Amino acid sequence: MKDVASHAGVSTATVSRVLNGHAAPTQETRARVLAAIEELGYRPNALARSLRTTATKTFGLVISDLVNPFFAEIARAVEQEARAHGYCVVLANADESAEQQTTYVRTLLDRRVDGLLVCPATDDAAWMDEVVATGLPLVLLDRSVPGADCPVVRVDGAEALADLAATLVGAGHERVGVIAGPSDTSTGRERLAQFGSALAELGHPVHPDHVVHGDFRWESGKQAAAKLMGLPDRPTALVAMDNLMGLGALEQVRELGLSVPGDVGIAVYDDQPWFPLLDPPLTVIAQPTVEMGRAAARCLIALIADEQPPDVDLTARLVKRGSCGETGRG
Amino acid sequence: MKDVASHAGVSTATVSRVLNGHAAPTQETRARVLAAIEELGYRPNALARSLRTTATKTFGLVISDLVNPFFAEIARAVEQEARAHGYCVVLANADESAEQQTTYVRTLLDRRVDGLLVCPATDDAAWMDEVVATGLPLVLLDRSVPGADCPVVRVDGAEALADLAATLVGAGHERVGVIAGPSDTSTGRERLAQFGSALAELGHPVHPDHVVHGDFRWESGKQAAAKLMGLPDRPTALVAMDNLMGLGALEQVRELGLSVPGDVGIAVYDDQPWFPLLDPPLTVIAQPTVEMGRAAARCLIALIADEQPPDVDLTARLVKRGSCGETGRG
DNA sequence: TTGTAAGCGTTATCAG
DNA sequence: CTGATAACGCTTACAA
Repeated sequence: MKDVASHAGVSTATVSRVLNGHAAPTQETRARVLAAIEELGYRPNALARSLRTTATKTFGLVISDLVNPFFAEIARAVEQEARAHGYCVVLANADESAEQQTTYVRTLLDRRVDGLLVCPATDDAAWMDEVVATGLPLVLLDRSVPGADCPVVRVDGAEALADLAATLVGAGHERVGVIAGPSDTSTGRERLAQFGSALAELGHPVHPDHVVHGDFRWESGKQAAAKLMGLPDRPTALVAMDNLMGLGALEQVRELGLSVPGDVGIAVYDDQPWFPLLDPPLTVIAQPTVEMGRAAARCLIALIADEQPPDVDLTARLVKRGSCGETGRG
Repeated sequence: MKDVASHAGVSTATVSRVLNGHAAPTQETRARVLAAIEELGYRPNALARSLRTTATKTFGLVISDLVNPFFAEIARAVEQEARAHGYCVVLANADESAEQQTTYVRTLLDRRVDGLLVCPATDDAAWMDEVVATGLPLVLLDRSVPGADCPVVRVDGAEALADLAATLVGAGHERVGVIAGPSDTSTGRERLAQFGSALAELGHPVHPDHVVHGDFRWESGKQAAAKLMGLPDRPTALVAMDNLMGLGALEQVRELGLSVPGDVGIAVYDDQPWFPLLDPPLTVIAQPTVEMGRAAARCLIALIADEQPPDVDLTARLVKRGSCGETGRG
């Protein structure tokens, strides 16, 4: 920067002013400075700038699992919205681990990001205290945690789950097995509770033995399906509460040589562009991932602008594709 | 930091020494400092530290498309390996756009990352000059660019493509349609060339009309398939040179009411855990994504350590699952 | 309109 | 072993 200044015959202060689009400098000096910058190929040091201004124009995004396409879509949407507002996104992948999440949150705090977007791995909110202590704007995404007081962007699946319950019952399913998420996540608990009560209301309560908790990943879904289908009074349909567990369940069912939906129906939470191409096309509960990411980013931007954005509640919806036998029987 | 210093009755220099694990401080002063840090909940400012040390302990990773699961897997692997070596990864998503890629590279340079990992969106290497000018360690991943002189981590698919060609011919396919990648990407060109020459050697050269270029994304694959299947002398098999285009092609073929592999065979480049669950299970060329990511990160670390790491060449392999009719006919 | 100078939170050099 | 002190590269009153 000193080089640029001397090259243009001005002070560093003027260079800085040109760089930051201040009104002060003359057209003429501005041109000289710009020319010098061009000639020297100068690029400002964002570190030094941030140290001085205490703003990094960066968001930290901590997601639970990057290879889960649901979160990948969210990440992309967050990043697009952030960029549209001049922010850059540092993405951290917690891999569904609470400790790793804490580590990352700390790293991001140390780097002085301007705001934090977190999809909490578990209910354990120890990491939140540190964030709150620094007063850093924070938005929770997808999952909430018990005593948190910060904006939350989530999706309400109650209605969709009720629709699914009705569809299953309508298709003649007597016993529905549920592959639920971890009970120390809000989505794990809520989806199970909402679906359970919807089925109960229809007179087909879920049998306690027909509920297995997984960890939102493929392998756990596969094992859960194995367990459920090994039961003497096995379910006639399986509902997995996230896409990875659903795929694991489908794989297991196939390995058992069962046909879907003939021998057993399957429905899963989350949709993917290629789900219609599966054998069979899966009936799903679709979440508005792009809207989630965008809303969360906007929420954080509002928070940074000292506004008080409300929670965002989006709605999931049922997409029937026949994997529960609903076309044939319902 | 000043607070910590006065709390512990030492100077900031000593606090710094404790923080950085210098040998100097006494056990006793060290303990006092640590206690003060704990009590005040002090966290060092990574920005200031980096400004002083000119090291950020951060890699920049620019990928072509985050929602392409192939790249998501790579990103995850890079991040794991980097973390194991004490580096943090800033992920930027170019969305297959050259301009966006340039923007991001610049942003990362400005933030003074310690090294850059790039999956180039196109052959256009204008962005590289800026990187080279700064002398920043750079590693290319998945795709190479013409005159680049920096380590490249790539996958050799020649053998797998030859296997695929033989399999297709063996299954009785007379006319193979190719949905290739953009010809301004190394992978787009190479895969087409290698596959083409393999088929030619077997006496079944690809007809020029049977080659359509896409952009490595779903929609382009779908359109390419529509075009190819609309031909009077349409192909008996379609080979898509990446997973997204392959899925698009499969969707199109299904919409046309064609059966796979009965009416048309399909094979795609890239594998995914759920490909066996598709209808039909797809025959693919699988790339070692995790190894790619890890190797690239290691390569960058070596470069930073002033070593001269060689290029890394991994190998893809054919996985037959029957979508080309190879079980029935081959 | 422009320049001077202080300071952002660290680390590193040099005395003590 | 420890403490002043000078950078690191930038922004921003304040003065001119």
